[in-house]
Amino acid sequence: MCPNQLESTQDRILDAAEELFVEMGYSATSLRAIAQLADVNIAATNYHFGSKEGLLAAVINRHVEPVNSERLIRLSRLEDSKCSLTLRSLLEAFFYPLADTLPNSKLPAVMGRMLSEPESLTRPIMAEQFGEVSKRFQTALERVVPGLAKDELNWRFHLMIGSMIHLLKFPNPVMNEQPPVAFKDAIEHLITFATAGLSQEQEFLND
Amino acid sequence: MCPNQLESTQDRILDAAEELFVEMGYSATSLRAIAQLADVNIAATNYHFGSKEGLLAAVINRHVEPVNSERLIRLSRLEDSKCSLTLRSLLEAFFYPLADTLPNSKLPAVMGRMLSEPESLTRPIMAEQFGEVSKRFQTALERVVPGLAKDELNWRFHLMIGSMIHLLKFPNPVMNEQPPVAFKDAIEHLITFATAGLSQEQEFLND
DNA sequence: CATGGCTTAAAACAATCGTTTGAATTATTT
DNA sequence: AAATAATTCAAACGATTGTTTTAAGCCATG
Repeated sequence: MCPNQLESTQDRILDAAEELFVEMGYSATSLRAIAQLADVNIAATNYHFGSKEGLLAAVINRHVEPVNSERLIRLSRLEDSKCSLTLRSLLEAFFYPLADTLPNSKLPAVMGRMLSEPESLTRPIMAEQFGEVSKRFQTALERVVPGLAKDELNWRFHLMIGSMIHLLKFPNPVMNEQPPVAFKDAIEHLITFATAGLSQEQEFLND
Repeated sequence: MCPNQLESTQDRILDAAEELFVEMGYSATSLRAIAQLADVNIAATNYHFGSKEGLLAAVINRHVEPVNSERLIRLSRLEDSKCSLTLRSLLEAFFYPLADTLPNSKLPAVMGRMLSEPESLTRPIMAEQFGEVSKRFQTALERVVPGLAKDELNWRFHLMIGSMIHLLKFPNPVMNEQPPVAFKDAIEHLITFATAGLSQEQEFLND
């Protein structure tokens, strides 16, 4: 299959593409730059992925698919369990799959950049899978924060997703310690932050 | 100056540029498309802004400058006041300037998209101004959430910025009511959410 | 009216874009 | 080993990119 290369042509293209997509964005990355970095012919990308957009979809799905699958698995496990559902356990089921990859995984950077591209590009690719995940988790959330109006819950879920995307793009607080923190730790902070935001009483706080 | 046009050439270019940047992103937008939408010659953009990157900087600064100025003004006013500083008043000083523009302002969409472009593009433009704002507000925050370790505060500020950027890009919770909500209302939800997240006790919650 | 500085115009610059072609090569199957 | 399929290759396709050039137009002050 791949005699003197460790990876198949398709995988080398995917690796090169995601590296350049993360660094420069989708539109600013040329297929020639990808081919050069992957050490393949220019025509190889169109041969294997049909088009540049097809390559983008492949780059996205390689990461998104396993994450969303794992999310649904954990959610089902929680719902089937006899233990009472808690907000924190729900958020763990939602966020931990992001960190359950190899420690040096490119997943956070890739997903963060992809979720920051113009919606016209990535929305059709993402929506298909994330639609179900989002709906099932929001439904489950309604049960663990019963005092909250449905509208209010939508807002807070929305804001939580924003924190998540930002954390994917920048796993460290800006202008902070240089040695990159383990992404798992970053996720812990996100869960703490979101738990507080989501469980906040509806009639609030002047302080 | 501008005989039969309501706006000057530069303003028409800026308007067209920000509209297309928001819709397609910076790299996917061509200067020719901008010139056509603005009804100006192709050479006009380079004449007035030097380069495509110069145009990008102008688009960004037109919105960012007044917002950050207003933030610092409000913060100083708070600090000079005899009343005790509260977390909520600080966050209001930080977020309200985003909504204190004309109700149909493009500011949220423009800033949201710009803050989502690859850092290599926008970072040098943004950093200059936002560095001071970020530092001064974080310092002030330390005083109103005294129980929090500085590291922890950095994390939560970081996550709050993520929610803000996401809200700028999508002022409505996704798959929600179609008639776009006033951005001012969205900001209120952000403040509530962030207040809870920031004031959360350090030793927390299993629920 | 004439002068000079600012602005706009049409046209072309070299470079790069995504994609396609058709032959050469490699791998798999008969 | 022969035949078929799958992959890689160099080369070129037409279209579009940001930018520059050079000349024409404008509008003020002398």
